[in-house]
Amino acid sequence: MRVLCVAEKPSIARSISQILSGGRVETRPTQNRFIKNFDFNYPQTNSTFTVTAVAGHLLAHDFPDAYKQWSSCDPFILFDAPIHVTVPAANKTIERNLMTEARTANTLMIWTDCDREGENIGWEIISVCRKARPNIVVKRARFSAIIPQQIHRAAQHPVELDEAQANAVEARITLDLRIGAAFTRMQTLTLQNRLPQFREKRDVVSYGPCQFPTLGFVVSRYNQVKSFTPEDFWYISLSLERELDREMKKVDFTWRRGHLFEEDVVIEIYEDGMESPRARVVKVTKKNVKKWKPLPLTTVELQKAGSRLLKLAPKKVLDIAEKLYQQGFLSYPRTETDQYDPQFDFMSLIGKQAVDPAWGRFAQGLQEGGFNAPRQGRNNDKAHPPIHPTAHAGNLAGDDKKVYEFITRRFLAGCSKDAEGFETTVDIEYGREQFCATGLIVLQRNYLDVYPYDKWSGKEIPDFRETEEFEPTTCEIKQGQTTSPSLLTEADLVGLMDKNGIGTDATIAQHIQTVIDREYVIERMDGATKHLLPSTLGIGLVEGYNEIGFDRSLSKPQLRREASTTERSMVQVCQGEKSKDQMLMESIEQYREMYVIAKREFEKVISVC
DNA sequence: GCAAGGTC
Repeated sequence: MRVLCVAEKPSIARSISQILSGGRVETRPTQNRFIKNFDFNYPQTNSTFTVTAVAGHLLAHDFPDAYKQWSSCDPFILFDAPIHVTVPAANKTIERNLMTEARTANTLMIWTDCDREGENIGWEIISVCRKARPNIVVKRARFSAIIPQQIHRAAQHPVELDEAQANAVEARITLDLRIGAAFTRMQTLTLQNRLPQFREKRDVVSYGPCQFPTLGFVVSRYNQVKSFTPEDFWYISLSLERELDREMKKVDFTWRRGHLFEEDVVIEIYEDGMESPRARVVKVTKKNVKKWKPLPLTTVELQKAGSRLLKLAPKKVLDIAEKLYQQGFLSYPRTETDQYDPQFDFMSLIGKQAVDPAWGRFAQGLQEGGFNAPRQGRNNDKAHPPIHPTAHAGNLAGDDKKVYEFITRRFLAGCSKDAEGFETTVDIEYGREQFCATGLIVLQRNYLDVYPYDKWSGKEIPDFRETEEFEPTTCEIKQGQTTSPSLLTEADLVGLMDKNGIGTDATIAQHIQTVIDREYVIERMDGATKHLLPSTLGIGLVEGYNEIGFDRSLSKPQLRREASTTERSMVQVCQGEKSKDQMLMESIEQYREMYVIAKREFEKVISVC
């Protein structure tokens, strides 16, 4: 029996070959420089195995030539135009390898990632292999981590490919293509016809089901900032100077009411309090507190942190992580998982960092008993572990070094202990009003020693006894003003997109880049922080669509959520409740209606310009 | 000249 195994990417093919062969494996090159074929015997199932890989999707979807010319047809018919599925030129060598290998195999075993996209890529692999060997037996290996026990079990107990999931992805692909092409052409051509400056520039005014909600977040925050009017507020500020370690220390007490927006009410309360000029300590609470170490690192968190702490654009961070992964320094950088597998080998990875001049000592400390199992997050994509360093890299420079250092420190911090501190809260009463002050002493820095990105500073306060009374050093009414929210940062935007299911870990950064490239969004430096500001064109597009569609507007995240990732409609396809075609027809119809209205409004607005 | 998803 000869079994052909196909993984989603070369790195997985290599890993599973190593595991299944026990190291006795022969490597054959293919015509594709990235992809190797691995041959070995697998006596557990009396088979000869060949393990190879694709590089993500194998097939491309596009309109036939007759529809490719923008002037060749009304964009509206793209909702119904045929879609050709081809192997693009770049993937021909991969296709050839699969067909050659399939010709002499009895069984095809799909080893793509166990997510929805993986089921679809599996289906693409099957369609190519069947061209060479129509009656090949097809199986699917199901695994949730690249660890020996799981990989052997997957090889020995294969299941069937989940066709409903593969269909759901297929539906999303054609839906996105039709909507993207139709709306993009309509927007661009309408603008070019009416406004000469667009004719000259030949800029594309693209529409995409991920681009527009992304832009929508930027515009929405911009509007909040623009419509903000500051409000005055008043509060009572109370302080006491008291000795601590032979020095006088000022303790600021916070008013329990926070602040109020009516000055006369605050004055009234203040004057009531003045009747008794002494404050009384109601309660002194002392407790041990912890500052939690960071969670295992996902792609989205890496991008947020990279933008916030390292000042690198999310796209840049991901590109660097990808390069370091290729060089063998990092684990796979596209992962949603923030839990480590229980059998994960932390110690040997920590050991590799012990030689580093900056954090080697800390790593040694972990080896010598300081190790604590990392926290468990709530996400597991069942395909990749959290991002971690796989080898020590001593010769990096510039941004590469910054990214590697962050990932390594984050990993070591996660293997350490939470920081420990001691918190004292003093509640007092002054008149009828309550105030409180808090002090903190950091007892054990633990993970903070290797993770300078987190700050936790102690603020000591003098001793207070319950029921004691004192006369405040100052007690006065102070005035303040509410401040406007700030424009979105890239980190904010990554977070919003992630929360709303716009794009995936691997594409969120790309969508942000796209709305910037299209000049819908402008990056603006405010001091050291980069903020995102919508352009006039960006605002115009979003407001225009909001006026047409209101709650189901194209720029709002709901439509995308329903139409692709956590989407209701796709889930129905997945569960077999609806056929792919039925679901597609319903979705297309919805967009067709919006297209007609959008086009009319577009022409109306532009004729006014 | 168009989308979003996977990967190198």
